[in-house]
Amino acid sequence: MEKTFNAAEAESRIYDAWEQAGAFKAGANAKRDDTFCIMIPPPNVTGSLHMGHAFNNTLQDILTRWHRMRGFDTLWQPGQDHAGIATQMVVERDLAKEGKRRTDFTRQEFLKKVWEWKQTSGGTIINQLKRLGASCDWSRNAFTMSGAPGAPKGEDGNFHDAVIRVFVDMYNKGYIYRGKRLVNWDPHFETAISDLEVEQVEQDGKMWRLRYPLADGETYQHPVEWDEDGTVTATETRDYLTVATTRPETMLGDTGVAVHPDDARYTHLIGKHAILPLVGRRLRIVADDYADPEKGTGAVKMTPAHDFNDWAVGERTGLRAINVMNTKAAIALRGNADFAEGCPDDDIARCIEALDGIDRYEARDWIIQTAEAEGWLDGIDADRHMVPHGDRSKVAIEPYLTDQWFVDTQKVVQPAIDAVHNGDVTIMPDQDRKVYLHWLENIEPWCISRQLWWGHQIPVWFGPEKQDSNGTLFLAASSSSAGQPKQFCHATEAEAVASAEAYYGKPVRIVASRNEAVSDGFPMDAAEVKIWREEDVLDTWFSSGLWPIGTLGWPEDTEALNKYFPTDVLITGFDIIFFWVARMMMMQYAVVGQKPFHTVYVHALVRDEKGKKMSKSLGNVLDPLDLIDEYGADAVRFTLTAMAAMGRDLKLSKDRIAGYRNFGTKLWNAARFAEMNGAISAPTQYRQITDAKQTVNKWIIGEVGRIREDVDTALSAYRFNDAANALYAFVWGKVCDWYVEFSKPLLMDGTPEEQAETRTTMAWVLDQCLILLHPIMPFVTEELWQATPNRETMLVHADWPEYGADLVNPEADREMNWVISVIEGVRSARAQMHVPAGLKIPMLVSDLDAVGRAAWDRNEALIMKLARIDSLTESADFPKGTVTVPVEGATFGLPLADIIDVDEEKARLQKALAKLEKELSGLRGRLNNPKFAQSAPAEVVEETRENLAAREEEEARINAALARLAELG
RNA sequence: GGGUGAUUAGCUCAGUGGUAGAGCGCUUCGUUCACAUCGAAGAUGUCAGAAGUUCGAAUCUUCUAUCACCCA
Repeated sequence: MEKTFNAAEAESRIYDAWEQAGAFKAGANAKRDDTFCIMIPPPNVTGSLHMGHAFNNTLQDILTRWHRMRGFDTLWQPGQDHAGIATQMVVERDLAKEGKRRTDFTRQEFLKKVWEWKQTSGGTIINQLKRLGASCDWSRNAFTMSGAPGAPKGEDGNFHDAVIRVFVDMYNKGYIYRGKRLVNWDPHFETAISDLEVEQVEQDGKMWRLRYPLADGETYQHPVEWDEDGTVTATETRDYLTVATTRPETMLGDTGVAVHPDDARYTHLIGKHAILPLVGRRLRIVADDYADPEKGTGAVKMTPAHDFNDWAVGERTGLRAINVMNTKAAIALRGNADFAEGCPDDDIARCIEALDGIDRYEARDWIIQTAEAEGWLDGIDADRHMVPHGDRSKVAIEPYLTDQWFVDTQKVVQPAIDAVHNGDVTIMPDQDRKVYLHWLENIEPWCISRQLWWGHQIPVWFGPEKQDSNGTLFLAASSSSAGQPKQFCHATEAEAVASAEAYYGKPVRIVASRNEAVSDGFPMDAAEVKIWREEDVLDTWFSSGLWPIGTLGWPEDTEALNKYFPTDVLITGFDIIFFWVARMMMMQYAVVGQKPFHTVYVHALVRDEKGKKMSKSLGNVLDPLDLIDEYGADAVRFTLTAMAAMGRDLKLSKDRIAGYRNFGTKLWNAARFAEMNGAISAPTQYRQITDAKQTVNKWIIGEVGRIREDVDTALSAYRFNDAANALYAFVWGKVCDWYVEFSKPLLMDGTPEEQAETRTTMAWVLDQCLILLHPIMPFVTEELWQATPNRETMLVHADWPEYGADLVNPEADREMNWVISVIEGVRSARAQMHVPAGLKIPMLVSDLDAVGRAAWDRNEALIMKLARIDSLTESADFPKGTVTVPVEGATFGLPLADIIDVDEEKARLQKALAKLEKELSGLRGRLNNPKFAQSAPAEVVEETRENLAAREEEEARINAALARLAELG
């Protein structure tokens, strides 16, 4: 064997071997009926592996490998989502390099290019996950756009089918509706986005105060002076209202001014009007609690079509909504009937001349300059405020009035809440459970339509409504807020046509667009009715929301669906609790009436070592692939696992990773030692628990039993860090530090029987280490496993052990702990007395009791070797210059007359005594308190008594040693 | 403004009522035949502060301070 594990060379070789053997396929190594299924949180098809993925998938892989080794019928389902905006963005960026735009192509042509991109670049993250060691069943790799029209060969699958059927199902159940609502509009991508895709960004801005003249000669008294109590002492008469705004350009769409109903300054104005400068529109003054008398003048301009709060006020008070922008957030006034209505022609003409087609921010500048020139700019204040931005485009979001599709979340939310309350679904840690519930209990409608080309086109066809008993066909203007066209929602075009023909009672023809359909109206004598399909696509998260059923083959009644659904555990980041977890819960219950999984493990963020979020702009990103190159996948995985304390962010440093790389090397070298001593190649049939006679072997077998239980307990509770830390302490601290050392005298100088027993035990112990470590460190453990000839299976399919603490032999346990304490005591005394490390010295012992004597006799060779002692002599009186080592049941002495410094030895003993006294006073204090004995559990009291007795014995031994020193002066 | 969490060794963090822990770093010693990606020994704590509950509090309760994140 080499001196270290060559991760770079071995990892791909081992991974390929696993794949070739079909080791990760659903059901591989299944030995029982229980199933275990994890759905990967699908990464974006545009994505590449970052630390968050590495963390997330390491935890999933641990659970998957653990269950597979335990014989569960296991499926880790991989896949990617189609990432509507992100993918379209990537492809458009490529086109831009050739000086082309999306709109230079037809929708079909563009989609062909997207698929081409997907086929060449979309598999990046799959290969990266393989480098991490992820044991997904890649033969089942899913994609949220698979099966969509236009998908090229090799993109098999029926996910599209599932998405469409879920939409139709939810539509038919009344959970989905279309409506003209204010939505978050991204002017860059020219699509609606959901409120979750909006980021609030704090920005320095301005607050402009504008004067809106009162109509019809109205005035009010505006306070200008106050006394110390705040009582108004002077007012002035004003014939205008001052309103403040951070977005002056929206004034073009103002339709009212709101004041608080109790604001005495304005009550007489309610129902009266102000005149909108520039436009000349009459603005109704309305009363609404939204207007805060304390803020500014207490009067607020109302733009229902361009502000969410104003929209709500408009709904309550009946204000018109006037859209004054186009989809690029430029001002759109020409031909805008809503805008012109009721306004003087001159004003309208001037606005169109100056502002039509102008970007919103240029329009703002022009309006402010004009206001200043014309005297209706009251003032400008600096203001820092939140501005909504698109999380992809990074441009300011525009509240925008359009027709969109919504999931009526109120109707589907309850089962998702109940399931968590009643324990059907566990979300851990608890803080994330609270976040989940809080969000669902205050759920808002979910806007699911996107004005994109890449995505699942909504399966709804529109046509005119039958108006009256005569069957007159009527279609409301698309800009009108009243009335929707007739909708035919079906999974296929044929069904939609059939349904429409039944409705109209005449043949139906599908045309490309609404414009084509309405070109010559809907004459009663027409031979056919023209219908057209909704152009919008569905939010990517809508398709991700049905990931559990969609990947398993629903709506078909597949074997996989029957076997693995509901799935078991979902492991995901806290950042997509709303985006994904909550929506999966709602949708699975809405569509199939079952929970998607029984447990959700939410993990935190991976940060840099200073606790900063990793970001490209800060340049503090650690690339998991670089780390794997440098330290190996096992080290990266172990690090993430050891740091995965629930609910806490991980601060990742390279030192830590190097430390766990060293751990792998340690394990490697223990195996190398075993190989050199004939323990690795011990015949397979002997690699089992030996009927050990040697205390050392009995002891380590018991320790293996303990660690197996600890690891299973930890993993069962999703305490990944406990599992990793326990294994680290066991393998390094117990096996390598002690057992390997203890074995040396037996392997090198033992009888043939002792040698054989120890070889077999060591082989077994190392096998158990490999098995238990494999879920966390799959590569190095598999490599070591296969270093043994004639294995029946690869380690990935080895049986997970079921023994436990029943393997512990209490006598052996006690004895080895005693041996360790003797060795540590001697080593410590030697080091502090500056005895040269290599020097072998004699040792004395007094007060050796029967148990101690038996323990010594059985373990003399290894104590003498490890403590570097060359003889033991019983001696009631230690000679002058003896260093004392007190242990339970004996006092050992190192006669070091030539070397010892009496003062130093005295200081050493006194320090030990001081520490002991502190513990003793605590123990005595507790036992002397009568309430302790009364209230504390009996075993605690007993434990305390025993502890006190042991400490008192040690105290006596140290005091005796000090007395001897004192005699010597 | 609302919510959720955090504060323990120089650093990063475990630790859900019973003797304060780990890794890294640091100090001293050591190239003895698994491993210097190593071994041995060692130093380091008002468990943020205050009050309370309890025989007993890092742990439970309340308040204060500071920090972080999420939602408005």
